[in-house]
Amino acid sequence: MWSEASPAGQKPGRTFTETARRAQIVQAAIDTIADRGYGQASLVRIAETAGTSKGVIVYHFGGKDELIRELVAEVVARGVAYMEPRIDAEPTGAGKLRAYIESNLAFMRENRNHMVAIVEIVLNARAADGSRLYDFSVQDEGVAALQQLLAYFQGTGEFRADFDPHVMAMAIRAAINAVPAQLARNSALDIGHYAHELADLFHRATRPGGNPRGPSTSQRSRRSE
Amino acid sequence: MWSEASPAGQKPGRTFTETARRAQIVQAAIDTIADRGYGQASLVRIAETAGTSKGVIVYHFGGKDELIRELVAEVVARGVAYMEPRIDAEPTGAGKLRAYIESNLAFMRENRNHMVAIVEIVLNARAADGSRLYDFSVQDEGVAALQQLLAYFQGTGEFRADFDPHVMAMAIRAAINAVPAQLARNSALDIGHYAHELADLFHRATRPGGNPRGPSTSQRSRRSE
Amino acid sequence: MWSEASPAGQKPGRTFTETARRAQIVQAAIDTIADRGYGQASLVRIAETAGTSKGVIVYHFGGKDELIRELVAEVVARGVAYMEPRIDAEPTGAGKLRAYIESNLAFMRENRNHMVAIVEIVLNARAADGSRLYDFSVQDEGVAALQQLLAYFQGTGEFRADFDPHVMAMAIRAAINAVPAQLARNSALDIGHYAHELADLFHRATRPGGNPRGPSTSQRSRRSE
Amino acid sequence: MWSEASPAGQKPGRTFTETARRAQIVQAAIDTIADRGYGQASLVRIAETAGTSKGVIVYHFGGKDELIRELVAEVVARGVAYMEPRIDAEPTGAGKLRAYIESNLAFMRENRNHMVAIVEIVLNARAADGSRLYDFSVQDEGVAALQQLLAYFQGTGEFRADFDPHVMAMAIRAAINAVPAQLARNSALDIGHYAHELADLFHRATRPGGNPRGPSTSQRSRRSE
DNA sequence: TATGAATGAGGGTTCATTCAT
DNA sequence: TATGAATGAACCCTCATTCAT
Repeated sequence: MWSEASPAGQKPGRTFTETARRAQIVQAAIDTIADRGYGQASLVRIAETAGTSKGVIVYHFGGKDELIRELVAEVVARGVAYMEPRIDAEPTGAGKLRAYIESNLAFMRENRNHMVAIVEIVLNARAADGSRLYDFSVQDEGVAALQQLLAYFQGTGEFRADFDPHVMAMAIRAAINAVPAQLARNSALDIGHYAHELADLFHRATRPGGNPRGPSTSQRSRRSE
Repeated sequence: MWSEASPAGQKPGRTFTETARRAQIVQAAIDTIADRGYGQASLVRIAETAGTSKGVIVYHFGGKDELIRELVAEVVARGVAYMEPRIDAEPTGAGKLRAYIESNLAFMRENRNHMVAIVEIVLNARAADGSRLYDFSVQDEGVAALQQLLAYFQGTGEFRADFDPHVMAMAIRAAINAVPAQLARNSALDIGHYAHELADLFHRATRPGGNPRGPSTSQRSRRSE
Repeated sequence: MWSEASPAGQKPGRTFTETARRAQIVQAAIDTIADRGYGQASLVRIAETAGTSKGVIVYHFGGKDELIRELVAEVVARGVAYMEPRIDAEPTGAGKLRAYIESNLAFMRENRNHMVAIVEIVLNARAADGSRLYDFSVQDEGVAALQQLLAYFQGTGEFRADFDPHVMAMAIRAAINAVPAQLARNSALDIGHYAHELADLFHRATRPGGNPRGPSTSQRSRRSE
Repeated sequence: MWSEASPAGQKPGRTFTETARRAQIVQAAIDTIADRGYGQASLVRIAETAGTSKGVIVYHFGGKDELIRELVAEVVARGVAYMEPRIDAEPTGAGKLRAYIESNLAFMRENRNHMVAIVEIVLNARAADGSRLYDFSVQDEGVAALQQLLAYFQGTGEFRADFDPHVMAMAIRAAINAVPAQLARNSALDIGHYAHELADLFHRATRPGGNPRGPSTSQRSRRSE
């Protein structure tokens, strides 16, 4: 319901203090998760980072689940707000694709912990029965939007028609999602360079023309099982 | 069954029963992790899957760390044993690249849980201090080997010289690693198709020729910060 | 009652309730260790004695180590507070020595469990690698202080100069430390009598004069190895 | 029943191999306990030291209790065998006392681990209900014998009559028992010197004559409670 | 609003013991 | 004789949650 919460605004019925407190706690959660991983991000540690007590988190969010939910919504909203205008500003499919990749990585560079945290959550957060919690709501949303973009410009002829937009979208998102882990190990990583290379890579992979197929392997005959 | 599990046969000084038991437990761990995620794969749950008690695991492996270590070594060994001959059989760079991607995904199809589990572990296993446990030993080894392959055929001219082999290798591995999670959600996924698409994608991204750069965006000027 | 426990009052930043709870748990630990020995004093048993649950101890102390640390500090502080003025009140070396022994045993009589517990801990508490935990910090401090006292009055001529103050101090502390174990077996032990005898014993052993050496044995020739 | 087992002989009904095996395991237990303390001396660790498996210990001794029992008997027997002739060789009370102390410490020097182990056991071994296991059987036996010796020569007038032989015996044993712990911390300890000093100390404390009482303290009035 | 206090489930590990071979 | 295998209890610790203030 409130999932579209804009980072700048406050929910109706929520005092200014409350909104600020929630933001502060969410930020602490982001930093803690980015720093120590989702598994080690207990409420006590998050509270420590926030400089308050564990009870405050429970009071404001009712529990850990709700905190994580808000965190995810918040980061997604910020990311979308950052990327959307940059993508919209590009008229061509190739431009939009490049803008998607580069703005996403630029957002990462400027909000490193946000991205590290959200990737951690998407990969690790599980319900009591073991099922993933944020697969559909986060990951797939991003993939779906990207997939639509790709399919649209396949229709206009700007992208070659003979690739599966879902697979391509997955590959793009996977490449982007791998960056936070890289960053964690090598903080000197040149994200601009990385973005540039990825944009080229997927530009070549999506533009029309060229040999439709690469060399075949014995493996290919096993394709249809 | 376990004879495949340790291709070199039993470790010296290990009983037949012991070897079988270890293999059985490793398999149970693989299934449990694949099913419920690394975070939920406690020793009790793994023992349940194996049909024994927690104590047995501790008896045979001394602790959880050793179990995970053996699991990782086992799966990596199997994967390498599966992929290597298929890659070696291809003479050309493009062929090897395609063989890499397709044989990796074929291995996934045939050993779904193995791959799901190992990706779970690589992404989630953490030491007490929060540092990742298997990043370097597993992930990076795979990336490094791939990167070398790419660089080598850049040298021969089979691949275009103007891409960063490290970034390319990362993107390839990321795309492959994303498959297990996809499988978890949609077990009807056509892996053969997926592999085919990915092979095409990266064939196009690595082959020589074509416009060296795609369209620029305002983002690009921010590259070197 | 707990006001005696921490003579300096509550540590700053600690609630009234917290201080009381900690004192209560420390007391339960003392009684449990005195009663069943250090090795059998698990957190559950201590909690049972305290009338609470194991979690409470962990909540207040973070773990067993901290509990034991506080216990030791507490008992040592009380012991020193008890003995110091009584020793200082004596002007002569012989008087101070007697005061040391008698006040120490008097403290034992009045705080039997405290002493039994601390001796148990000093003798038994081990780190994970097997090394003793409180040897230096507790035992040796006491020995060192005593040793200094002995050496000082050797200098003034009140004590005979020809004994090794370290060996003498060790013997005195050993004799005192043996009392708790005696008490555990025979609670009817007359500590006052014991103290008196020990004081006499070491008075005779330290006073000047007399035949410097007793009879020799064949053993003595083996002294220098 | 066989508790009087002489170290040189083998129990009737026990094969040579069996006797050797038991001795080997007992030795391993001694070394392990001396090295890591009683609490860390698990059957596995003892078995490791012995170079065999845990099962062997169980097979030969039925359990840990029996192993410890044999260990104690063995060490006590060796100690007695070492000390007894040396004490008997001395005609006078003072000579016997000195021989007791010095031969005991000489035995320690030559059988360091034996003594460290036995002191560890006496202080730490507890039954399931927390009661000490070897207090009476070991500690008190030694004390009782010593006490008898002291009392006897009080009767002959060789020792002053006005000390409590039980307290004196306790003090002597305590001083001796403190040595292993000292050794553990400072292996360069000169045991010969230590023995010599202790012998002097207790010679002075037991010989007749001299001021019957040292200075009194305010403490003394508290004696009878 | 905020916090201190307590709880209870679950995690990994150690260990003496039992059992079958 | 000896060992490998398995078991079950106990231990310390972490953590999300609940409750009273």
